[in-house]
Amino acid sequence: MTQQGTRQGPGLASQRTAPPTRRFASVVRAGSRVTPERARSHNRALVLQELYRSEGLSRADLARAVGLTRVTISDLVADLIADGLVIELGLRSDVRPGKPATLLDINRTGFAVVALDLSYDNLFRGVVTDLDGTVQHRDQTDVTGVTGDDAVAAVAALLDRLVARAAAPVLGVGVGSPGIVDDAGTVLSAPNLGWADVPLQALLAERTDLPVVVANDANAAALAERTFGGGQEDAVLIRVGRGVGSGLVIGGLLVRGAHSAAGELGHVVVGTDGGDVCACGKSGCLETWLAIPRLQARLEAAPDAEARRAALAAAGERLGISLAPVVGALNLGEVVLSGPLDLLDGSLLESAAETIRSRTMADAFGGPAVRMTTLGRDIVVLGAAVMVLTGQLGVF
Amino acid sequence: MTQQGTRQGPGLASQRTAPPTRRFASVVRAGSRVTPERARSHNRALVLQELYRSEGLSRADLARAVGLTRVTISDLVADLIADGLVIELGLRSDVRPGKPATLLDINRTGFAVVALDLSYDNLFRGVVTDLDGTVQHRDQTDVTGVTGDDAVAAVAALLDRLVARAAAPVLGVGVGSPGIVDDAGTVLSAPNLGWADVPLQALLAERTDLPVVVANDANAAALAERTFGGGQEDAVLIRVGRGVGSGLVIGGLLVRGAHSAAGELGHVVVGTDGGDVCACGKSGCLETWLAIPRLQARLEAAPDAEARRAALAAAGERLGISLAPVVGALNLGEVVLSGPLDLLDGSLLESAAETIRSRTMADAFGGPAVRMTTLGRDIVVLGAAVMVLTGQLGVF
DNA sequence: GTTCGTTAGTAAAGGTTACTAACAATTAAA
DNA sequence: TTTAATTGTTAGTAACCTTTACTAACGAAC
Repeated sequence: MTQQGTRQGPGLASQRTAPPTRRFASVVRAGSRVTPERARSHNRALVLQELYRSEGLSRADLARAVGLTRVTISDLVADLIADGLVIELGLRSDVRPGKPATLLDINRTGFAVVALDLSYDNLFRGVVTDLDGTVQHRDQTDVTGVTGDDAVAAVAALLDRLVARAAAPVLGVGVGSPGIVDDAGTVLSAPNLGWADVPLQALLAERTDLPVVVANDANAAALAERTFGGGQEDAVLIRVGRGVGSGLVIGGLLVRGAHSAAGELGHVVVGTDGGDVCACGKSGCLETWLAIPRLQARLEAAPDAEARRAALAAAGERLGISLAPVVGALNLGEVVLSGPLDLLDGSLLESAAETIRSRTMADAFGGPAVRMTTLGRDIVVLGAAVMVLTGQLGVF
Repeated sequence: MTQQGTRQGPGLASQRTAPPTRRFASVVRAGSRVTPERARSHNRALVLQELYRSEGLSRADLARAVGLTRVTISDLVADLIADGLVIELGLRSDVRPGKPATLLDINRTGFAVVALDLSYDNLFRGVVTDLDGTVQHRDQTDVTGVTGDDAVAAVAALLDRLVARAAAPVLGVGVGSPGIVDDAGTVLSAPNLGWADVPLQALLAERTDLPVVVANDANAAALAERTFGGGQEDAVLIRVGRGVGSGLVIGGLLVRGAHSAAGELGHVVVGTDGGDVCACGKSGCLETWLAIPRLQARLEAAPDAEARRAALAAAGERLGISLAPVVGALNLGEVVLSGPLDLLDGSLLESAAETIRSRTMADAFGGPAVRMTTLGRDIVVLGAAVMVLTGQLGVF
């Protein structure tokens, strides 16, 4: 063989034998064989997703958007109509040549989702929504001093009442719970509710005979922000309340973590200059700077408005300090805060944003957007509803 | 309808109309319709992946592992054998009833991968490997003072030499480059090489007429650790050299970031007590504590062994401080270091591990494992090879 | 040595899926 | 009126995986 040195062109060695003709672009997760049936339900989910995002599409529109042929789309749509998930809206009234299209939409009020938020102080809240996330009914129950099995019973009772009030078949139940929740919906640890290894998903699924999904409240909130709040594909949601939690969305997918504990940011120590002692035993945890009770105490101790502003700014700075490495390492595009507007939305948020920018590499895009959620107090129940939609319809 | 109140059992409302019979577990990415052909290549990739991980499997073993029938597996294997990707090893010699199995394996030496590492000081390194990542040939080229187009030419020349030396058809080319690299393999920014918006992937693909993948060096290293180094599904790899970079693997997948800049941890400010001025203009960046030149300068300035140990421990502590929020937020199972063993593997690593543990919530699993990589200096080229295997075979 | 049970791999038939090709229906524009 | 464009359906085809049934090969028990 001749010496090629730095000669241009492909090396001869690679041409002695023909390389395999086919290329495999798909990266595959273990145990995920694709049968024709699975492929079909995947394509069904694609159609639903497209309809979910933009109502008023025709079968031909769907074919163009999804990439399947009109014939296949017609077949899939017929299935979906038969299942009651899709409805025909009538003919399109456009002025253009050709046969007028029949517009379709998801049957948005044809099914209901029941969603619960267990993360409030002494209160369980729940809603019934349609497939759009529009709240159709609310309910709540006081759980002051209620823990352990009694708290589980309170969840079940609230859930029963909500399911009874649903005006359409219930697609499933979503629950946002405080604490650490594993993939199977078992609450591994929720100190405030006195829960340890409570198989909430299994308990509620057996009781209601409905699909049930359980996840951490801040994680659910992150999903809600992604789906209903216009959140980016790479974002973190910080939930400030009695404690501090967070949910991370990376590449559009929720991060669960090695031990299902992703988002547990409240007990990470911030800075290198000490800080207050935390309930967890360490000093200077993010919670000691940012949790609402601590923040309110500082505000009450402040002599004047300027001191109050400084206290909020200091809390925001601490948040920024702890988020900067996360934003940098993950190259997040967005940081969203959820919690009391009067405390968070102002100098606290501004200070957090400025701190993050000054401590990370200001890339060509000017650092991440830092903002409040627009979803308000419903963010967790909406996230719980998203989990149901994702699990049952493949929509997200 | 009767009032249900807190009565047990499923609400009647949900039973008025039958819910849709089918459930859709699959969550779907936009634009990813599944045709039968795509399903087939997905299943092919599954078979390859299973063979890749554990050699010496029979068709029947594959059927059990993948979940497809023996018939389908036989058909897929016949395809793979025809393509030269799989070979028969002969009969299994076990002592057990039944017809002896014909063992299969990936044709590990039947194809070659060419991989480059552009992240060294004044040096481009490259290797030819087989499908196992076993290095079969090495080459390198000095690039002291070479930047811009000349550096691109040096890459191309090295690549040509390597391709010419490959003893089997080249499956593809992987490149680990310093700087920020986007999805298309364009190096958006690599100051040390004087590169900005260099379409390296396109340039090399056109020149060699081979599949080319380009990614950031630390990101590639993270993939190598995951595939060849026994890395966990949720881990971060820290690469310490002239600068400090990192690569994150979440749920087994590499994180790319909102602007393809995931892993840029070197210029995140650490702590709240100032620090040295960095080349980027800020003070107290992780690089000012951890980059090898800075570390060596501190060691030379140290009067005795104890002071040198303290300097290393201080650097490790800074690493731990900046990683703690990342480990906490993502619930990482593992932190892996890559770089000079004599500096990193000792009090620096121990100090980093201890700092991370003391600053995050010590969960029931005792915090993340913190260790050195076992892949040594080849980690980036191996990661580049993994990218090729992933892209061309769906193996990872 | 024969029979039985087990395992590996192949062959044929069948059902599902999505595709191409062709066509009817409908409307705007020439 | 004719032409072009668009929608949605029907009919037929190719690809895929499955079920069922088969042969081959082996160990164990009698």
